[in-house]
Amino acid sequence: MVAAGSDSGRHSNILSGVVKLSKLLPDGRQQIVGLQFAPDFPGRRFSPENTVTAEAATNVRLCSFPQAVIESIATKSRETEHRLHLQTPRKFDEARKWMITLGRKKAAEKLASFICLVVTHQNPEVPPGNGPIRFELPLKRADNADFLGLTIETVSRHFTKLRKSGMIFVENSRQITVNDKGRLLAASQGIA
Amino acid sequence: MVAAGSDSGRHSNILSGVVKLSKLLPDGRQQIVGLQFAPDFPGRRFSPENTVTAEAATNVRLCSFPQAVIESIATKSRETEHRLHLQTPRKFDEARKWMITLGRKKAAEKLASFICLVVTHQNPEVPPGNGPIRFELPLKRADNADFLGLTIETVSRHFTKLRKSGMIFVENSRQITVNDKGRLLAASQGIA
DNA sequence: CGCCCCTTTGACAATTGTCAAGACCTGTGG
DNA sequence: CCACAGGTCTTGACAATTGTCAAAGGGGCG
Repeated sequence: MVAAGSDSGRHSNILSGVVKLSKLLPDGRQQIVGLQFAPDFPGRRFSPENTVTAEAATNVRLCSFPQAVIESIATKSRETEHRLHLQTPRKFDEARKWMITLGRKKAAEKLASFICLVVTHQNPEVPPGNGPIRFELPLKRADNADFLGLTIETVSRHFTKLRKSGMIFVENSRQITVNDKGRLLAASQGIA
Repeated sequence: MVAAGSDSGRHSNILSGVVKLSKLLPDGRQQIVGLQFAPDFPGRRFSPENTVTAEAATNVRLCSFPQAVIESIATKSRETEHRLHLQTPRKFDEARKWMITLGRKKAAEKLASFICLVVTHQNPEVPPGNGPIRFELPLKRADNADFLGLTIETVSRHFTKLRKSGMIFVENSRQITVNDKGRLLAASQGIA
């Protein structure tokens, strides 16, 4: 686990690993507001005084270079500027989608939502109803809790419930197998 | 209160009033993911399949024109395109800021956060510690609840608590007076 | 082996949701 | 002017969910 400061003068590609972006309350409560999976392009070109903290959730390999390089390319190539700008709306949609998870879902649904999110990121092609999928959770329980707006204990309990209900297999508390992605997706929306 | 469909082929300026953007779960649970205050510029130029519903929260006056007009202006004027693109990151930051409210704050803090948000939008210039501010809440309790991820009853109860604690005055359940914006801001973060 | 961190589980407390009843406010029609 | 109807808001009693505190289990690494 690598700590990362606010290296805001530079830009980086994530070559491998997962970076978490979080916000803090004065008393220490924390909320993860976004995850950057490889090969995402983190960093923002605008809104300078946005207080998010970037931190590695797993081992991360970065390819980093100065902000100025991007700016100069963007200025010269309108096509590049366009592509950079398209990044933000996509993240924006993800954020709004997550808001309903944070505000309206129960703990069990939140957890299912998170697992679905990870599965989808790591197996983009596999459709629901395609047999078991085995993969590694990139976050430990504490980060899980911070992403879902819950406590470690609640997360852990609902992992156990999902396991006992047969929706998932748990090997290592990180190594998960989703038996039926369709069923999990339904559970993430409170259907049955 | 005017119902508004997904008029996605057009763009509109909000001349007055407030528009709420919400997301729905299959079983009817709802989360408001953003508010558009006059004179905001609603609508999105990208990410076509983003399922948010726009609905008027108050009486709203719009000035609307076809999407194509904007696109053509944006294509011709790089400056305009730039300005349009700057809109999204700002909303994005608001969304992320709201995520910590939804995920980590208690009901009382959520409510204080919401009132602060409205005060700030309607009196952009007034700094904290500048005497009482009187204004109208643009949302009814039900919308309030959908914005904060709570129930109507919880919202109502905490309104009462805020009133009894002297932080706010309530005339009409819509006409509010904030006695000390600084104190409310502190309450919105769980300080004291 | 022992230490440290992470995870799980239990008992209990606090917060929020649910259901239900009544108050309030506003516009309409007698 | 008053009564009524409809929606909105408040309040109470109780239930469900989640958080807090505490203890114990498991795995990796020196």
